[in-house]
Amino acid sequence: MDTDASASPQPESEPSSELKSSDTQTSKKRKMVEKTVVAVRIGENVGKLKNEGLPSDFWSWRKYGQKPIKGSPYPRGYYKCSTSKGCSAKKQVERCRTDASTLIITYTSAHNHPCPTTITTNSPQQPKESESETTQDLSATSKEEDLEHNIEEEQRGNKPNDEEKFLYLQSPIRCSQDLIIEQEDPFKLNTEKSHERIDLLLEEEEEPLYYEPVKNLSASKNEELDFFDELEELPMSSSFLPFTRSIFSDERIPVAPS
DNA sequence: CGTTTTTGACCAGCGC
DNA sequence: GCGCTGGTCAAAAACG
Repeated sequence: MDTDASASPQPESEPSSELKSSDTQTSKKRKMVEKTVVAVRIGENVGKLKNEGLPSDFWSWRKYGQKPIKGSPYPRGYYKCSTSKGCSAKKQVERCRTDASTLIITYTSAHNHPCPTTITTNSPQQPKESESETTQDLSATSKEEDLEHNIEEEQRGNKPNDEEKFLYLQSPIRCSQDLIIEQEDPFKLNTEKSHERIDLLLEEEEEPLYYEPVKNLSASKNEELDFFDELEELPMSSSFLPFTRSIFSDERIPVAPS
């Protein structure tokens, strides 16, 4: 965006022309079908704990890239699941352009292995993940799936003329078979335990390279504020509470820090 | 010493 | 057809 994009003539030093990974993702570079976007509020943690948001799942993620995003002052990090060697699950973590305290986590593909820390209590996510990464698992034909699909379609269809590529949010009550969606709402958290868990989890990454340029907000479009506003108004907060709580207070979230 | 993170480069899709 | 942007790879560095 600012640097690499502006000047990257790159006369190409290596005609290596190998298809490297073309066979794996080339075809779906920008057409990733199955993806789940989750908005996670990290509140003040964002300022103190340097982290990009790890309270997302029980898998270990290995960062394999980071890029500045056009409309956002914060870079986006790309992670791959390192829990299992063959697992192709990925996730992207970025901060909300309009609110640094909100983390946008986009999950792609599914894990092809059971969760390392099987949840014994509620098991919001059953040890299934039988589907591989290429699966569209829309075949689940469950209402939830349908809903998700619906939302996704909405995202693509309603995309504001600007660049709101992400319409974070999904249905509040959704725990698809391979994804865990949690919403951390500092304002609604009533269990200290949960808070602690979050804190523990939050310990990675560094602080943003840049801070929200106020001018940007005013100069740009106020619609983002609007749209974000909606985000906060969504009912998910309350609906998520029980879910989140059960996860954070019931389990010992290991989240392999290393 | 092994694993993970960082950073630059490369490639391909998409919009104009 | 060209340029821009996003996503991934790979080498080096950092960390445990």
